[in-house]
Amino acid sequence: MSAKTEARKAALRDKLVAAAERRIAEAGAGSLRARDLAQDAGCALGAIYNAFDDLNAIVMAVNGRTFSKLGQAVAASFDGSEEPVQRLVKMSHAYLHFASEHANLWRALFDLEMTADGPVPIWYLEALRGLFAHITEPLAEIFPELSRDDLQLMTRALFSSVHGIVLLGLENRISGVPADQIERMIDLVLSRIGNK
Amino acid sequence: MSAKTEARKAALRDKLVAAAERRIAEAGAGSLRARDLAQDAGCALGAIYNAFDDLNAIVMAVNGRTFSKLGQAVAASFDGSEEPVQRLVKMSHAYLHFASEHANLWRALFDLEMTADGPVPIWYLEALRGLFAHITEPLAEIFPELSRDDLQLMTRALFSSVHGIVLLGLENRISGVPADQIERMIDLVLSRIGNK
DNA sequence: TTGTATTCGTGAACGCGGTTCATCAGGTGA
DNA sequence: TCACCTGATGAACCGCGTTCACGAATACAA
Repeated sequence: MSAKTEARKAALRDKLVAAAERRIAEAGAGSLRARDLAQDAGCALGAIYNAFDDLNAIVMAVNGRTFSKLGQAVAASFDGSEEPVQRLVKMSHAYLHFASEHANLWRALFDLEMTADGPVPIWYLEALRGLFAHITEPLAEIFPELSRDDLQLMTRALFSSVHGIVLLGLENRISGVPADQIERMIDLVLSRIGNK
Repeated sequence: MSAKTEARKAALRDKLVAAAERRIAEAGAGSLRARDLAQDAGCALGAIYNAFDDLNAIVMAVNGRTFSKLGQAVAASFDGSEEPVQRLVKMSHAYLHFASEHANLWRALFDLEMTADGPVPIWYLEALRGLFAHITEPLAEIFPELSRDDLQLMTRALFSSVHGIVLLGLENRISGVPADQIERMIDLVLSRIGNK
């Protein structure tokens, strides 16, 4: 495969991912249609399957971008000068706001994992590890007495807790709650965690 | 519509729900097939749509049964003599074990709400309210200083936290963790919550 | 440059699955 | 007994992801 062909393929990939990102953000990953994507990208239906294995792979590519933006948003939410609990609060709020502003893209991050059967891509686990690292750091300050294993467990537990609060909070058909109330829920839990 | 006809319709509904429950428990709500259900229930494909509006309605019926069983499992997990924090721990463990043992049925409870667009049925919100009531009670003992509103918020926050821990914990492609580790994560968070 | 071989793009066609509908059978009332 | 109606039936419809045979384009050797 020549370099020109390769470049064209890459360009098509980009167009497809960009179109998919727009459509997912707009209507959710569940209503992504191969024919719509082909039209958006100005290519034939079959060309999609030349650039990607299947639609799933495109969603995964979008997820990669989303995860990267999410990581940036969380990392930008603190400056390192805060008290550890305060830093957890800031990160959690950043997580909430990202999820709230990019609800469909954020949901696609977790929706897909449930349905797909293949192994999780490495970059996905790496991104998760990156998020976890941000959490572990302040936790280690708050709980110097915890073992290494318990610290890892606490990290996952805290991430999962905030994730759950955001997930159900944004899901207004289950327990829908205004955004500032969700923030308050996070604060309630984190402040209890921080009080020794 | 005669009484006999009505009875037949009800019988078909029961057979369909039973078959759907079996198939969802086995393979998840996502791989439920109308044609399979018709075969299981010994009826024609079209008969399904006489008994139910669509497949979604059948899944909702199954969810009703699941929710009821979940409520029983949680309610049976404590006897009222425990310290409040201990009661929260017992309920959370019951929640975890139910979710773990009936993973596909439990997931269907929340999967469907994300995709469906109609309003949530009343019984669903009632069931949720019932679960919340179990949580609010010990919380009121632990935090007598909280306002009524904050107590409600804390209730939802705690439920969501445990839900999140269970959700991501069971999702081994995201952060998969053995069941006893999940239990420990719940304990870590709840014990911190309980410590004033 | 020209001819050939290989690769790529194309969109019609396939298979699957939910839902509908024309048709039929079985029950109901006169 | 017969006309009527209601509920069951499954073939057909439609949308959608994915494939594939074919024709165009490109790469390469002479």
